[in-house]
Amino acid sequence: MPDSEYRDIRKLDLFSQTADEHFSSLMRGAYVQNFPAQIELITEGEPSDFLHIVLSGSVDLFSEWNGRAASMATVRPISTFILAATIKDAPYLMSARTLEKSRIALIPSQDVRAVFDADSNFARAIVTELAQCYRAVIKAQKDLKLRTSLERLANFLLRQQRHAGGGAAFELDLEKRRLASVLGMTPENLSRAFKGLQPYGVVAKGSRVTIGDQADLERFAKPNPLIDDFST
Amino acid sequence: MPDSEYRDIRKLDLFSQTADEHFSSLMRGAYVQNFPAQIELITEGEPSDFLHIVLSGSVDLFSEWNGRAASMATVRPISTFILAATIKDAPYLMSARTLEKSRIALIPSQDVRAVFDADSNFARAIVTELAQCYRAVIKAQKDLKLRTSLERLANFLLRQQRHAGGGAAFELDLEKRRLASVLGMTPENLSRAFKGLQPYGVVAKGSRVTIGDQADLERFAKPNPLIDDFST
DNA sequence: TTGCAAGATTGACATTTATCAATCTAGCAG
DNA sequence: CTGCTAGATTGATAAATGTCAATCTTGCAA
Repeated sequence: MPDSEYRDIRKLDLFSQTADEHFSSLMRGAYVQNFPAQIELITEGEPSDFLHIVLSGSVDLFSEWNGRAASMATVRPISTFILAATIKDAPYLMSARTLEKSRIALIPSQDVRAVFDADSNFARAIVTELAQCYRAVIKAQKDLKLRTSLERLANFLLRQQRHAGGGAAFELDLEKRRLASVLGMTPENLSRAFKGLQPYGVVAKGSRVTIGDQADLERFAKPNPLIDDFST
Repeated sequence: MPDSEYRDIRKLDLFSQTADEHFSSLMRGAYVQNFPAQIELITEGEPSDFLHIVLSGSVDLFSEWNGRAASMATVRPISTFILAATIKDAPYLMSARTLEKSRIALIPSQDVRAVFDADSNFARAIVTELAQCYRAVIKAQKDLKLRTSLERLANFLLRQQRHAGGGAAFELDLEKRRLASVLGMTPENLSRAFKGLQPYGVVAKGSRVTIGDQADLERFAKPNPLIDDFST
């Protein structure tokens, strides 16, 4: 593994307090691989053999049931995924596929559990990470259960805007079909939802979105930190 | 605190491996209180001052936004809730109210975080608990995003049946209006959903449900351990 | 036992969302 | 530059879900 990647992983909250010895032992067993776009990295139901870390590119976590599929989340560098399954030694609940050419580090789950038992700093870091993930899913669930699709889109746009720096115009960083699935609707309805936000000053041209009247959109969307603030 | 309750809490997975000294210190700062039904124990957005443990009775975790409300989960004895907020020292994401007369233990969050730092067995137990909670929410989200309301009800009934011992007839252990909210629908639609399951042999008389043709209902519901099995 | 009140159900209707088929559009390979 | 193709959009329609008002139960208190 190149030194720069080693250092990048080392800097993750999850590993920053881990003893050198334990971190090295994790990295010794790990391997890093480049994947092309649209490769299924893991399949739900399979045993969780590896903790995955996205070093570059991006990964879609999704799930299928009875012929239907839904995107659950997007993982971007540098962060891990499938931590809970690794810790519990339980089957993956979600599948993962690369959205683009991606570089992924794989750490054998066994090693993660061993270091988890040996290094209490690492164990504590995992708690923090899991608590964060848990709260993120709760927020997503509130978004789904308390809001209409139009409201979900409006709040998504406000979050995306903030993430992009806060300017009135910004780019959507995912395909609309996948955005639709993330928001729990069909691509057709997403198109209509964009139209439904025009009265609030939202203009979408391809993947470029412009928010004409910030205050008006916020008045409609009613963003709430207990749903929309991913940092707490 | 009565000895029997002390021992019950001690037996929780969360505390069973904790050093005596640390467990006692947690219990010294804790207090136990009886609450009548329909009391709001915590309100979302407030700082997480206490880790709560339901000793008897039951508690509804719910959330509100823009005048709408949704039940997120029910907590039954003996288990904890709001663990993630306590660990992260972050605001509650959900409110909690007693569904019936309930006995609740309250442990100051500060103490939990202190013991978490001092006792790595406790920290490990928290990881396991959080991973479990995380996976439970992911399953709930898959249920919501991949299934229609009729399918959610059918699978809920199969889970409830199994939980009640597996017999063809069993009791719903919650009000229908709350079941509706848990399943993400209105009470009116829940009524219609019960009717919609009649062709599969489901009969509901008050809170008593009978499954006439098990195989037929399962053929429709297509239960899946990656969504419906709460133990993994 | 009676009557009340809260929850449950029903019907009528409105709204939202999904589905299907038909374009449209933008990016890219040749 | 042209044509192709995947994704996006649109329109028409169907299905699912929500809303509102009116009943119907049922458990409980007087």
